[in-house]
Amino acid sequence: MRTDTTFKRAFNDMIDIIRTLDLGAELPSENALRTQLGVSRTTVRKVLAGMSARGIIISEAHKRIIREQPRQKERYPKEETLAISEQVETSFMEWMLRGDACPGTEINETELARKFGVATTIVREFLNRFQKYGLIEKRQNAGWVFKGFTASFALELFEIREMFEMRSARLFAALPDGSPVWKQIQSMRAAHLELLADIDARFQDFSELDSRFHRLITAVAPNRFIESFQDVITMVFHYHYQWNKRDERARNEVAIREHLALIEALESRNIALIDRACRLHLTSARETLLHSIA
Amino acid sequence: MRTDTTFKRAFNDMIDIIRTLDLGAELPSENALRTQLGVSRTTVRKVLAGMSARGIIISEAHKRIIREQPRQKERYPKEETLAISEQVETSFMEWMLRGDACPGTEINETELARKFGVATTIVREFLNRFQKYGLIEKRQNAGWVFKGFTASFALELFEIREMFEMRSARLFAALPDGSPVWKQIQSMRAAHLELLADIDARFQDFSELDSRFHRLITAVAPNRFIESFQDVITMVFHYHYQWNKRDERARNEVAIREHLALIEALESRNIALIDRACRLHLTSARETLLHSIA
DNA sequence: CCCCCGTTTTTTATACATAAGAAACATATG
DNA sequence: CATATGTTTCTTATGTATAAAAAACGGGGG
Repeated sequence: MRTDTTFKRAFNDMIDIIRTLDLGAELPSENALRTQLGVSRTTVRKVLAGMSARGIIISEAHKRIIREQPRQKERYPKEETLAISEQVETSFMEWMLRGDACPGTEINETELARKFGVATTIVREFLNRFQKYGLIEKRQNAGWVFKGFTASFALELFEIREMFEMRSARLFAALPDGSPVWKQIQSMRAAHLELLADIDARFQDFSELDSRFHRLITAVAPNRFIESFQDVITMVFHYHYQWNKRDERARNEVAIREHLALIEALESRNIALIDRACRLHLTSARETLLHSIA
Repeated sequence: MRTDTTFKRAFNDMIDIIRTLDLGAELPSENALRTQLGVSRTTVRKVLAGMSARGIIISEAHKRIIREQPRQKERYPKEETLAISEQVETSFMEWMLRGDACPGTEINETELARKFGVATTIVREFLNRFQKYGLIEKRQNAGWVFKGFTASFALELFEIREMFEMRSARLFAALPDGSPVWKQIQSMRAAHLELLADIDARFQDFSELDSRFHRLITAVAPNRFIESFQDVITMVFHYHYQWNKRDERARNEVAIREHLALIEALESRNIALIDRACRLHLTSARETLLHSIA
């Protein structure tokens, strides 16, 4: 039935918490741990029980003492901390991007469930959520059709992305001098420069920075539809480039420089400059994506 | 388990088909009927069997003859032709718009399932699909939160809508003279004028015309994300105004005139005019919606 | 009272079951 | 042999079951 991934993740996190404390120290209250771990008290208690059973802590009347530091090998492996629905996501992306699927392929819920070793319910739920990415389509009383990770997908994606990012960049520039975002953009610049300095070793960290950068700009004037669209972009870059490592270092370096140019433009408050920097970056990102699809 | 709504809908449709034929006439082949009814042959055969059982048709060796005209009372009632998932949609919208739900209300899958008299699976599936409308949000391992049909929802919605429609209108105007859309826009104008002439009696037909009009403009340069967003708009107008009939006639009349102005602007190919007509219409639509929410 | 912990109740995540519907296969008929 | 019907198999839509997780309840101690 339901898997205990929440417990296992919390257990691993608890190990990290205990390691920050000294032997013999008293653990925080269940409620405090609940907040720290981001789970319910029920799960906290289950974790504490597990820790007790392993002799890591001792439960005395109304308090719990650390008896022994947990070792790293007591951690649950990463896979066991992923909810089935998350595993399905990964499996599906792999299926899709490995090229098992060409445009027009029919997707069969039952078959996928078998292939992934999960219940059909979960596959179905996943497909329903995944629909918003525009890569699959449902047909009445029949399965789904995979529309393909094609050039037209990329073009349509970037058409929207351009509208949204230009809009946000302009609104961003219109913010008053006193706004805290100018500090955030400063530290964003610093992060970019840092990464650039060490690009050979850390080029893979760019993907996360990229996402953060674009979300910062967007967050200025929140719009739920734009935020939801960001998920699409994040998904595309996260998964697509996991299967397409060609020129990754060079690609990311170019993008970093474009970000820096955009940051400068933003700080200049000059709309024309901003538009140009923004469009330049998006055009280049689009070409890169198109190139890697072909 | 699965309901036989597909069969019942097909049965009703078959009645309509038979009524266009004469007594004693031979029915088309199963395959032909399959296409006409838009269902599988399995369902066609089930419908035919039902018609036989009722004495409406007689199955002779390899042909089926109409023996008796079916009466309207043999139709299955409308409710029985709606899949459970569709019923859930209606129930949920009613729950939402009747005001049982204020912003921040927690949505409980189990409770909704009980209230609507369906399985939790279906409610869950519905909520997953409904998420894209931006009115609800999921919380990890807990239920959903209803964010509310609020002014900020309307504002965010219209911000996107404006971007998309302006974009489409501009692309529309750039089409060559020979394009068939100019004819379509002509007949669109005719439809508007017709409706306007008979506005007192037919003002409720506007909603559908509105949707068609906006889809026509959008369809010029297809973009799956824009199309998907149209669904959001359609949903909002379809359901929201079902519970908000205030000033409906006047509202629709104004909108028709605005559409006519936009049509004229489009035909002029003058970008400035188009922009103005488009923005005017959207502003007025937005104000109307905001007004009805408050 | 307010927070803490033990206990009970409720809800969610996931699996499984099955009738309705679609699709594939087989056979007949012109 | 092409098309129509009869039959079998596979898939989807929807219900039910249950362990895990969350939330609610309740009694004590500061």
